[in-house]
Amino acid sequence: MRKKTCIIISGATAVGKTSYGIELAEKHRTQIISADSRQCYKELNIGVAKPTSEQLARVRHFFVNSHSIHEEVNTKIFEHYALGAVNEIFHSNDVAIIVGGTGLYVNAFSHGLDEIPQVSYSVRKEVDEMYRNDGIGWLREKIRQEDPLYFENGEMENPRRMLRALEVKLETGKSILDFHSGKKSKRNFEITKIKLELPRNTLYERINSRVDVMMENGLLEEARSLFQFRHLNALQTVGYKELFDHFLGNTSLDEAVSQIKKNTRN
RNA sequence: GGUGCGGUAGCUCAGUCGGUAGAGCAAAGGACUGAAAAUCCUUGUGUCGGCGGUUCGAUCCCGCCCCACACCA
Repeated sequence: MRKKTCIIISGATAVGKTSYGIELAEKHRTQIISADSRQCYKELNIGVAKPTSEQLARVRHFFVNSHSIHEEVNTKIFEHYALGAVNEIFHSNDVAIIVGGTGLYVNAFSHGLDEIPQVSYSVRKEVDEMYRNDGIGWLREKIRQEDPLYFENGEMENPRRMLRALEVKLETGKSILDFHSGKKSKRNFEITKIKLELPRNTLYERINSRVDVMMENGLLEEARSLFQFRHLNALQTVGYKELFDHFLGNTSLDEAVSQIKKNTRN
């Protein structure tokens, strides 16, 4: 039996990963797994630059329209999902195509994440609430007491990571750093990486016109219909959050659109 | 034409009781093992509108000029 291979396509937003991936998939007569943390949501369409319905009809895409904004999606969930999908593809193909987007997701797929027990909803909620009320000072002090290892060695200016460290410690009694083995999971398939690149100017022009086309296609209306869900993690998304800001009266529409262009560059 | 208020980093502005200046945003680079389109870190020389004057020394005080905005004619 031939060795199975995953071809991973990566590159900046708007370099052309989607269409290149489809070409490649058709050439190999195989299917695609998207590794994009936003295209998986079926409620998000115009703003996340999904493959068109025509493209989706040509090649099957896993992790596109596969989840709802009301579900929790995270790196671990993606890892399991993608490994399942790749298995399914290898059932009838020797090659699978991964089209990147979210670097951490691609990493998790290639090397795996260390197993850390699921943090319960109540712990996460408690930690979040305390942080929201009492701020980073409280977080620092709490970590100093609870997780000296992280306090000494972790990122102590980054609330997101600190929250993660704290919730893991409270849930498991172990420091998140103790879970980090530094070992990469071995996959039972080969990985080939292709990185697409374009000159910066070209890329920026493509981003600008892509955003203009999104607006012509009705991004404003789509965002308006999702406004009520703006607190969901899935809506902390470039192309939507800037328009929410506009709906709230904080920016003009023109400002919002140029913010979208700017933020898409990152 | 008169009066007022301004002209300082790519943008918005702060400041220097006279000793050549600093925030936010942008930009660039970087970190990151379950929120990653998230979060965080690092990086600031710019004729301080122009020309003169006063002064050891002017971006700051004085004079003239140019430009912008507002109001009055």
